[in-house]
Amino acid sequence: MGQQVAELVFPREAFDPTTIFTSGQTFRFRKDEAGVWSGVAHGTRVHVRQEGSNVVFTAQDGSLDLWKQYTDADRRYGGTLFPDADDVLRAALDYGRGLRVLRQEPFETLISFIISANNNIPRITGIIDRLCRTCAGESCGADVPFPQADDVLGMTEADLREIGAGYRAKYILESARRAKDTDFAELAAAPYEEAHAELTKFSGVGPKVADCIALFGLGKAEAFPVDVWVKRILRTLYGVTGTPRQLREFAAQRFGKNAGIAQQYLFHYARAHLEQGS
DNA sequence: GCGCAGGGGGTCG
DNA sequence: CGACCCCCTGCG
Repeated sequence: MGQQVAELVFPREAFDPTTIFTSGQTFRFRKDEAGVWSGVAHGTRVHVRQEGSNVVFTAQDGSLDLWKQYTDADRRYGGTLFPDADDVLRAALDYGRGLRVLRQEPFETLISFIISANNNIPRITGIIDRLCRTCAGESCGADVPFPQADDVLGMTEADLREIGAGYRAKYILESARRAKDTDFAELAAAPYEEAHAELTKFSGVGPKVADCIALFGLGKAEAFPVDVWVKRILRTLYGVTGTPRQLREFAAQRFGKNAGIAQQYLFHYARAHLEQGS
């Protein structure tokens, strides 16, 4: 890390910050008055701005390879990713143009998605924000990193309830403890099924959250989180129902090795197009 | 305007 | 299968 600014340039249709940062895969990015998105990843300030027909991703520090991995820069999204997409997926891909799946830090993903369970995005965002600020100490500016496991373990269950985590406080502490004995790089290198099984051993991590961590934190593009919106879209637009496990199998058959990326587009599409009750 | 159900990218016991 | 922290929303 040599105090060197890393910059990645995307055509606008390949990187839509609003869609990416409000899709619920990360809860750490904000837009300022000028329309510039910023946040902290890998302990480094990053921001995303439009520049003509391009979108420029800038990180204050870190290698180009790191940020290419973070932004999934080497993957070609769009039609080529799902050559035999059906009409529903095609519509979702078109609607969500510019959506990408970020490869985030495993520990941040773990804690964030434990917090996400049975929760809503505004509250999730608030809890995570307060968690970061509390761990960073009282005197904290804008560039607050996501805490390390030891920082989280410096808090008590009461502290975590104080910042609004509710009954998840205990899960967060137990999982932070377990994270210290986990080699996430090894998990990322393991086959999906194995990684998924290992992730569900964390407190507060069931099958759905494990898939979110696998997809967003371990780079497992085949991980297909089954949540209420995905259930909804599979039922109303594909006529498919069943247990989450059956729905995951359907997704693997239908969408293939990148089912998780399809999930993000379908999720985004469903939230905009499907009624709450449908 | 206020109060109060209802529900939220599920998981645990 | 029911309870669960708590914030936000929608209705009466």
